[in-house]
Order: sequence, then structure tokens, then C-alpha cells
Amino acid sequence: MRLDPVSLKLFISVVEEGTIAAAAAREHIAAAAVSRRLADLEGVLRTSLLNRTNKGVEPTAAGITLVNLARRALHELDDIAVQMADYASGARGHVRVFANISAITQFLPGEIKGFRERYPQVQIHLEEKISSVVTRAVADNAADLGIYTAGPHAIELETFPYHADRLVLIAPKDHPLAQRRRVCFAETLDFDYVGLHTGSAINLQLTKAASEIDRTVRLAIQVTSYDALCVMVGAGLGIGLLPEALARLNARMLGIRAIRLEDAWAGRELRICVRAFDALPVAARLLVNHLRLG
Amino acid sequence: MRLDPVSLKLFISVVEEGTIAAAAAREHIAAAAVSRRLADLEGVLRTSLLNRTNKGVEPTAAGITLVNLARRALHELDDIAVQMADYASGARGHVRVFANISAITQFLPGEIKGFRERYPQVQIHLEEKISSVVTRAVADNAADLGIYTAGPHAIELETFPYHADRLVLIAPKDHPLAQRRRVCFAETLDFDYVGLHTGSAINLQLTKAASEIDRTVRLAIQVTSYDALCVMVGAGLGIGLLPEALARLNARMLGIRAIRLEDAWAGRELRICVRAFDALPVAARLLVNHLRLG
DNA sequence: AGCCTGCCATCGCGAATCGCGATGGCGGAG
DNA sequence: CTCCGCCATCGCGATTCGCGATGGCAGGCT
Repeated sequence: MRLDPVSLKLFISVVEEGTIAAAAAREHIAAAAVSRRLADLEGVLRTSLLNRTNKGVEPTAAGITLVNLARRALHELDDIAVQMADYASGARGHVRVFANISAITQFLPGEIKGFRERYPQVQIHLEEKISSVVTRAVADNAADLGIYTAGPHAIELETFPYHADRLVLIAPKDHPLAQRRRVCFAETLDFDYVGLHTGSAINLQLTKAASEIDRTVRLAIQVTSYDALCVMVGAGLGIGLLPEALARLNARMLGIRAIRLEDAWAGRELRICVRAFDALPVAARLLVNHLRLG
Repeated sequence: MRLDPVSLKLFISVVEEGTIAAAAAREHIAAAAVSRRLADLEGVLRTSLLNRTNKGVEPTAAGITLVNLARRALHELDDIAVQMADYASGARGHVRVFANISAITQFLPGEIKGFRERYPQVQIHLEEKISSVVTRAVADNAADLGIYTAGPHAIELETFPYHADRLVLIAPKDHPLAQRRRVCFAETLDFDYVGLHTGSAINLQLTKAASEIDRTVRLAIQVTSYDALCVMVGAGLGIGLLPEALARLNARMLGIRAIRLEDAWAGRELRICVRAFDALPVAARLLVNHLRLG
């Protein structure tokens, strides 16, 4: 049988006031009721808590111990009410998310929408960064969780699988490769490329793949966003690499063709990273779990 | 209105089991009763704690917060029962006391007897030490509280007044000073002394007083206890200094005379010392308070 | 489409708990 | 001896609580 907080509170009052009568007056309850609760408490704990005289009461050694323990326990209970008041008033948990453009444009919108429906009290702050910046931000506690493209990262983080995506070649409609359904990467190196900025996962992948076959990439221009990449390719400045979902999205509007790359490395993995899952605020853990199930 | 531990426990079970029905079975209570308590809890906290479906329940963000807070609070309540079990089984608080012989022989017996009557559950361990050892032991946490003769002590302790006592001269019955009712210290230095061991408060006091009038003490012998001192003086080896109560006690049995010292420093103060009163176990604080009121 | 199942919410009922006023015992003060 | 203030106990009525019964809902199966 668990101890009753009302009786503990009355007991504390009795010890503080020195008499059951005074404590009863303070707590707006009949002295008889206090007396009975104290007797019950002593029965439950099987020890005498008070020495009773016709001048009032005095705590026993056990009673003094109980007063201190009871104060702590009641403080915890009161703290529950205080902490829960934020929910009662509509205040929210807050999660800081950094994600790369691949995740943001392909998967996060739908999943965050679903999460917000389920947990309307949780507020999400989302920033788009390249993968290396994402992992660094999580490590530095500038973000609660990050979504990045898997690759060699020196930073020690706790990670979870998120989604897979695939890179495709995009070319202007009148490009020699535009009529192809599929292509090997090596063939593409005969043409000019529109590249993404240094440090982006795609740019790293591009230069790495070329290096592995002793070739170089002919970069006509480098841009900093997928949109800019699509526009440049559509304008005929070169070909480029793009996540498949994005390519499909932009193909019709920007007059570009998406061509499948047959190389194995074109398949990529997006991952979720956190500093330490167990140390995350509750709301962030909820979001991680939600994204993992997405 | 304070939160009800029974409802909090049921809430935790529900979250852990995932359904009200399973939690009800686990806690041996009807599901209807659980359902009602949960609804009441949500009313008190003015926030939704669970999303209910026909497949069971799922905690809201508020509910997850509450589970963690409730676990802590319930642990505190359970801890009360555990800690109080010692009293139920008769185990006691324990206080380690170091005191000098003056306190032990004159005041402590009666006062400790009164304390034990009042707090029979508290156990006292008493060791006799000289004042410098007493203060050192308290500083080193080898004792909870100490009683010593006030004097220059480098150790920083929290102290309280205890009792005053007075040193008197004791002499063998046939000694030239034995017929005197009172004497000045300077006069006594013309005779041999039986001294206490180096480091004792009385020995320090003796040598300090002599030094202040540019005289030396002629120590025929040094002993380590008051009993030995009395026996030596009774045997005629010299005169000595002793607390008045002890001197009166031993005078008749050992054939010695107690003569009042007229010097101001013969009046002494006994003090209680602790490392930090607020940090003491409850039982030790009770004893300190009892001794202060003695 | 209909039926079955498992879940949750609500209700009325009886049992248990709780606060109250009345009463009595006790010891100290006047 | 009387009075006062304290605490303990009791009987009573009000309140709370757990139970079984009932109903609504949605998913799964036929």
C-alpha cells in the first residue's frame, strides 16, 4: 500500500505546529480527522512517529526522519503539477532539425506533417544544410537531430537508417545523352558537367567516382542549390547528378531528361543522426522514432 | 489538490502495457476503474495524456513527460517505506561522541540518560579523549560531535556552549597548603606538582599560567588520567589541578583536600563542536540540541 | 454487407473511506 | 477542586471507489 500524500502533508504540519489542533486549524480539517490519519500512518509504517502529551506532540526520531523524506516526496509530486502546467497551457516541446536537401525535398515534408498531427504540442525548427554541416551541428549540439547522406564522416554519432534514394543523370532535352534510357558514369565524363558546391555529398560522390576510374570531371560551373542545378542544366550548360525524386519533379517544368545511372554507387542511403538517443528530450525522441517508422 | 499516487501508478502501467485492459489485468483492478482514474487525472492536470484508439492507447507528449515525472515521485514515496522500515524493525539512529574526561565525569551521564529515555531508538557511542583529540576527530569525521574544553584550537568547527566548570587545587591532607581555603596560583609554584600528560587541556593551562608570570612548574610526575592524578596526590607526590566536581568526588576517598584557586583562568568553559550542524544525521542533531538544553 | 472481436467510456450500485461533532480521559494551572 | 486545552475514540452521514453491465467504435474476417 502506497503512502498517502494527504496524510504526509498533515503529518508535516503537525510537526511544524507542535499540536494536532493547530495543524488541523491550518489545514482546515477537524482535529479528529488529523488524529485518525496520523494513527493510520503509524499503522502503515509500523512505528511510532509522535510522542503525544496534553501539551501537544513531539516527533520521535522516526518522525523526524519521515518529515524530511515526506518533504522530498511531496515536492516531487508538486513538481509534477508545475511541469505539467506547460502542457495544460499549450506550451510545446521543441526540436531542432538539420537536414540535407535530399531529405527535405523528398521525405521530410510528409513525415513531419504526420508527426505534427500526432503531436501538435511539439514544435520543429528545420534548417537545410549539406551533410557535413548537418553531422557537425549535431555533434556540436546546435541541432537535436540531423538527416544526412551516409558517407565517410569522422564524427562519432548515433545513427539510424532513414531512407534510400538514387542519383540519376540529368541532361538538357537536346543533349546527346538525353535519348538514352540508361548510361554508365564513365560515358558521361566526355561531356561538361554542372556541379554542386564543394562539400556537398553529390559533389564528393562525383569527384570520387571519377577518380576511381582515373578520369576527371569537366565542371562548366558550380552552383549551390538543386534548383540552380536544374535551371543550369535546362539552359544547356552541361549535365548533372540529382536525386531521382527531385529530377522527376523538375523534369517537365525545366525541360530536362532524367537518365538512369547504372553504377552501383548511384544508390545512396540517408541516415538520421543524434548525439545520444537516450539523452534527447522526449519530443526529439518521439520525432526520431516517427521518422524511423516513416 | 495533490496528485494521487495510485492513479499515477496505474497511468505508468497503462503506458507500459499499451492498453488499459492489460494494465488493469496487471494491477488486478477493473478496466472501468482505470479508465475513470485516467480521466480524472487528465482533468486535474488539464491536459490530454493518452490518445485512445480501438487498439489501445498511446501517450501524448504530455503523457510521456508525466510517466518520467511520476516514476521519480513514486520512487520517493517507495523510498519512504524502505527507509522507515528500519524504525519499524527497531533499528536505531547512531551517534558517535568524543568527549573529554571533564564532560564525561561531570555532566554527560545524566544528560545522556535523559536523552536515551526520550529517544530510545538512538544509539550513542561515547569515547573519552583529550580536548585536542576530540576536536581533531570531529574535523576528521571520526566523530559526529565532540565535547571539549574551550581553548585555542586551529580547527574550524561549529561550536555551541555546553557547561562551565572550575579548576581547583588538590593537595594531600598533610600538605602545607591543605589547610588553606583559597590560594593564588603563584604560591603553588613553590611546591612539586603532579601533572597530566602533554596535550591535555589542564596541562596546557598549567604551563601557560606559569609562563605568564615568568615561573616554571616543578613536575614531580606526569600521569594520563584524573584517577591516577588523584591517587598520586593522595600519596604525597605533589599537588595538582582538577575540575571541582571531580575533586569533591574523590576528596574523601583518597585523602586529599580541594582548595579554591583565586585566579580568573581557573574558570573554564566546555563546548560542543560539530563539523556542520545542518549536515548531521537527524539523531546527532537531536543529541546536540538535548545537550545544549541540559 | 454483416458479423465478430477487442478496445475504451459511461452508468448505477453497493462497499469502503473520510470528515465531522460529540464525548471522554488526562494533566497542568489557578 | 475546578477549569482549560490537548489528544483519542466513536457513530453518523457524505463522498469516493471498484465492480458488472452496457454501449459505441473500428478493424478483421467471412
